[in-house]
Amino acid sequence: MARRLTRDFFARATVDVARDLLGQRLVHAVDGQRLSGIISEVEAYVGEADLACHAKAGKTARTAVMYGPPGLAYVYFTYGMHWMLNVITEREGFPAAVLLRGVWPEEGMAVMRARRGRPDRILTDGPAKLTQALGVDKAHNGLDMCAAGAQLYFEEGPGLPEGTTVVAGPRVGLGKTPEPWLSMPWNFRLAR
DNA sequence: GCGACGATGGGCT
DNA sequence: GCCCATCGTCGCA
Repeated sequence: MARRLTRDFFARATVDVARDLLGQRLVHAVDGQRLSGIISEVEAYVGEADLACHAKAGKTARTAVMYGPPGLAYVYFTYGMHWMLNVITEREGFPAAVLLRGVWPEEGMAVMRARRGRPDRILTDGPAKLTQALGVDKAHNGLDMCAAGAQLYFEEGPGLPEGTTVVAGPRVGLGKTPEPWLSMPWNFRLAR
């Protein structure tokens, strides 16, 4: 049984946590059924000063979880139909998180196919696709992904698969976010 | 293969 | 009333 990532992993600079999450495994285990994938794309959102971060407007009912301790799940709803999964980083009181934007599916493919109803190559290659495939929604908002009994958590993965490299680039979908935040290279992904 | 756009609802001004 | 940390479909090449 692989080791779970512990709270100290997330209690670090958000950009470092983001990069280090690549190659680790995201797991949702329900009733003994493991759904999992190797993390292939992430993004860092760092504090109220980061104008792309939801916490830019301060602490509200929606963003309260971002001010909690590292290791919590921050799940929010957007575009009228999509759930996004983030994990809180740094320290309690400082709002920062890593958005999970893509995984390479491993375990539970049959369930993921049934939930997505789409070809395998686009099962989990987007932030809303992976929450749909893994069955993550508002019920997971605020849950501790580092707690002993957590059903949604991270495991030590294989690291960077042979022949892959890490590519850093601007974050996706930020719309009218002003510079320099619009172009900060805080999106990290695995590429061949 | 690729660009345009509609769906759809909560959060904030 | 406007803005989304998006996805799927459609039209056209």
